[in-house]
Amino acid sequence: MPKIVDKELMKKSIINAALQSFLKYGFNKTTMDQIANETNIAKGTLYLYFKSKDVLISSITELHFKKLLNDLLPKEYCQTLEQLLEYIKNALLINEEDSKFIPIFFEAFGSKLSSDVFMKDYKNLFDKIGYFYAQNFKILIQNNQVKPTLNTETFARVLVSMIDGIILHKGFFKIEERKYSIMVEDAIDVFRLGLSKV
Amino acid sequence: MPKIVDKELMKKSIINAALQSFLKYGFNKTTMDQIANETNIAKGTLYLYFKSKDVLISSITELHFKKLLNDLLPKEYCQTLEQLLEYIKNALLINEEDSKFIPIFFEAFGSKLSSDVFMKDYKNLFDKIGYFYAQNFKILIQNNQVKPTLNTETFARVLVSMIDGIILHKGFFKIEERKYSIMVEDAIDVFRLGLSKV
Amino acid sequence: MPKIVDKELMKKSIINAALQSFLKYGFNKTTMDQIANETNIAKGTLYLYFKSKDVLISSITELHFKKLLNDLLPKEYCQTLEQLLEYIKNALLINEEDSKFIPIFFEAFGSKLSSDVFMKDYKNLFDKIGYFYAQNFKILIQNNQVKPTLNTETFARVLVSMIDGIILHKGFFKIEERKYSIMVEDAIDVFRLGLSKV
Amino acid sequence: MPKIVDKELMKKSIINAALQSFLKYGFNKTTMDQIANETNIAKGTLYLYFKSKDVLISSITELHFKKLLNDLLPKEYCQTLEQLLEYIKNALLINEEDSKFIPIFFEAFGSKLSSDVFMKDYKNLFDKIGYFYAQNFKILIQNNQVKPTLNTETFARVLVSMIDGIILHKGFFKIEERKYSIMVEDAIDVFRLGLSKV
DNA sequence: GATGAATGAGAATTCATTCAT
DNA sequence: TATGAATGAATTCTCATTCAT
Repeated sequence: MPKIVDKELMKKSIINAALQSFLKYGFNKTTMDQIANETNIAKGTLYLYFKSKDVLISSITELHFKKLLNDLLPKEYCQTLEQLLEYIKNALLINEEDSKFIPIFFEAFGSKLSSDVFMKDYKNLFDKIGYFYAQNFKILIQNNQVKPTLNTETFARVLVSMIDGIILHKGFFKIEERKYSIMVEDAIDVFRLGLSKV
Repeated sequence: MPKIVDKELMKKSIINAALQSFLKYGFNKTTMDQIANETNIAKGTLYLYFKSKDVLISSITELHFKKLLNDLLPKEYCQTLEQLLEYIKNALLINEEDSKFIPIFFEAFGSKLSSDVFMKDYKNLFDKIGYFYAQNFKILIQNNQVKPTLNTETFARVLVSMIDGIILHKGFFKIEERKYSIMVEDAIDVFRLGLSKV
Repeated sequence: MPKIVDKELMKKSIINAALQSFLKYGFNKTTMDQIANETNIAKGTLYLYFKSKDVLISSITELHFKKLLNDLLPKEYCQTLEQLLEYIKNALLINEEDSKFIPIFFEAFGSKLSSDVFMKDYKNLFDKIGYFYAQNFKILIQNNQVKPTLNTETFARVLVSMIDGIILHKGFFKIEERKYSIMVEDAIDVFRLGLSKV
Repeated sequence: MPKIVDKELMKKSIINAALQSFLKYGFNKTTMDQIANETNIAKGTLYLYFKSKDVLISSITELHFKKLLNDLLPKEYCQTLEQLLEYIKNALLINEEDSKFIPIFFEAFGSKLSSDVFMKDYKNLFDKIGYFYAQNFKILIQNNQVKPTLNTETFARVLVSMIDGIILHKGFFKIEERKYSIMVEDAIDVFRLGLSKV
């Protein structure tokens, strides 16, 4: 009988160690040796769990994007504008941890971003979120919650960009918590006024 | 007698060649060899103009941020909300080209982003823009153009993030021109309603 | 109580799997993992039967050379030239399978061929065959079957080289069966004429 | 002006150093580091001249096969049997140096030998030589030098295999010069008798 | 005996930078 | 100034072998 190992746990340990190193030194500056050391395993073992550095960063990315999708996408359509705004607000507030990952993502995939194959995945992610918001806006119009003149589709897409921009700036520029929460309130206020009927 | 060379012109050629390669292959995948070839000079010559790859990307970055600052920052304070909105709109429409540079920036500096010394420069850039908008909002409040309850400083900062997010998504996800211009209109509308007095 | 296993059978399974992989991917490209997988045993088990990859290939080689020796070496001295030629002919025709092993042998032992200790084994093999033929030639001379001027020893050795060359080319270059059998006839004819008394 | 270097000379130095190491330690055991050291250049420089270890061994192989072709292929058709035999004899005697390369070739390309693309090159080489001999045999038949019943094509091909076998055994088994030269004579004698009219 | 997870020495290759001409 | 050959540190990935269970 071989050593009994919780493979998922090991993967998590590695991902954790890798993430810490990536955050500290950047993706390119972090070597597989470092990650192995940080995880307290041999380099060969590392490759047992992730076939390459690419696979490793891709796995981490996938996890983060899943989480992002989960955070940005309400489970069901909101019936009132306030509900939706509340949801957006939470999305904006939640992501301390995740927002720090964004620069790593760009560093790792920067050179592939132009590759359509690759980018499509992420375009789809935001399009999906945009689509959801667009549908929700239609419902909110029916519910008399939002001005009927709204271009549901395009506004939803621009809203997603704005949200992403805010999260991104937070991650990059380490905006302090206090100031950031007011910024979020301000953003929500503008969205409310911009969307409300009359 | 030294050869007579327009140093600045040469630098521009190099920057241009480098930028094209960075856009095409990413920062890390682009080698100094490639850049030299593309510029039609020898590798040694390249190093006469830019002491290192780091210096080169930093120079390019500086240029781009200067341009960005120029695009996003009105020359003088706007006296009406509509003027300001017009300005923002133009900023959003102008920057097709520049937005493509952002991933390169992230890729190149990703590993240094944690370095506060480094990041401060870029944080400052956006803070500066934010500061300008904040001041302008104060003027617009005085001019009775904007609701007096606005948190000028924080809103200015979040506005900058949103603008950046929109530009970025355009650059990344190649949103089609038609759709994008409507998105811009939508964004402006929301800003207008969100800022207007009652 | 230990599991009851037919050790020899297991060894044969492993050798078989290894050989298939070696033939398909070459010796160096074939990993111990692959061999274990192909044999449907765990890698650790593989090492219970063969202490190392070297031991494994050596075992296989030994088997093949034994077989080769068997094929090339008549059981007893031939009393007529025709008998000997018949024997050579059969040797040339039999060895389709074995000739494919030769490149593997070279690939595996290439780096050790200079080691005299190692090479001696295989040199001896051919010398042994050569020696047998030499002895047989002496008998055939006595029997008035072969011209008495023959340098029995050297000719025997060159004959072995030629036979080996023919087998080898067949294995390597996949000479078609039809053509090959004529080639064999041609070779035998030349040997006959070259050896016959006047 | 950069350093002035005779590139071809450098390539030759590298090939020489590589060949020495390959002969001494085998292809796989020889590292690019070793070759660089042996050539007294840095590893990076080595890669300036040969893009990979594969390219290096391929270049060496090509050189050797060219030489082999040159050695085995008469410049023009021989008009008498003795001329042809003389030619074959020389081919067999020349190749002290080259024959040592054969095991290296097998070690390096062993795993690709089954690949039809690869093997075709070498099959063609020997087929070419075979074709030449076949044509020459036809001429020799017309010239009344060789028995007219000879299967020119198949015999030519088997002759090539035999020659290759002899050269190969010499390279592998380090047959001593004295003995080898007698073996060559023996082989030539057999060929003469086997081919001669009556 | 059997398993397969863990190990880590090694190897090939890259590329920013230097430097002799 | 300009050149491009030379450098060698650094990095990813492989795989035979070991070993805890």
